[in-house]
Amino acid sequence: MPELPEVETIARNLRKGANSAPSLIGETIQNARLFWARTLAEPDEAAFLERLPGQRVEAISRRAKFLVLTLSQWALVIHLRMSGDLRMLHSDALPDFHDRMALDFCSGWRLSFNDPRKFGRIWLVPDTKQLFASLGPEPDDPVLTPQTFHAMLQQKKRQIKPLLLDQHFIAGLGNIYTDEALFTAGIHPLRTSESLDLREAEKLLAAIRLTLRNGIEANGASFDWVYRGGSFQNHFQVYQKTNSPCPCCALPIQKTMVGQRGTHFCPNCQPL
DNA sequence: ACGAGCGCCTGTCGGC
DNA sequence: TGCCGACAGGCGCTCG
Repeated sequence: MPELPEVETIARNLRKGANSAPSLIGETIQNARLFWARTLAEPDEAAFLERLPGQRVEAISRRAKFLVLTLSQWALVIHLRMSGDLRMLHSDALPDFHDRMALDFCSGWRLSFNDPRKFGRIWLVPDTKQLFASLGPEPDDPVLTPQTFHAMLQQKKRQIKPLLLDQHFIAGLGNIYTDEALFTAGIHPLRTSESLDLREAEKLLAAIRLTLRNGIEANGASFDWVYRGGSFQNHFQVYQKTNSPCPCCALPIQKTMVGQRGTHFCPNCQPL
């Protein structure tokens, strides 16, 4: 499900409280439960369940598509992968069939990690340094100037779409926002990274930032049965718009596979 | 260094 | 109606 804007929205909602639930900041964990062992990446189950009770949530943040709960002594890091979701519920709510992990707080609230496809992962680590060591820059990092971005693209010789999806290159983009940003920049998903000139690199960087900003403003994108509350799906220009008229030239949007991912683009506005 | 293929999982949808 | 394959917002691995 979630790309940068969806994870950012979840982080903000947990921080400020949403849907009658309070802010998680300052809440103390009473009890932790794990329902699907492979959801836990680190440490082992016994240590995980033993370390969490008594920990207080000090801060909530996001890095790439990771959600970070900074606890008194540990960092609880959650990646939602394809179908993960976090829900604040009253402690007496019945567990959902797809709940993989739950934290019960002293206040009577519960944070449930719900994940039908079981791809999501959770880490409890002393700090996030190692886990995040190989991540690329956040798209809004001011160190990313058009010049540095262009130089990064020049260094690689890869198809532009799989490169943008590579979290080691730039962090936070997924399939939706990549297709949308490439369309906005007028760049074909199969262009090679080193073929982009400075002007195109600048246009792409601006398109990435604009697309993500619009996504966050819309609280992310919601469709199918996963992730609720966002409205960015109403602003898709190409994603899931196969055969619809291009918003720019009215020719039909095409869908192909690029790097094993469904890829939507306008062959006229994004020439190869 | 890169791309393709596959594994991890469950659910939904379209075609026959 | 029922079955079967394709596909889905992610990512890590192996192989050529």
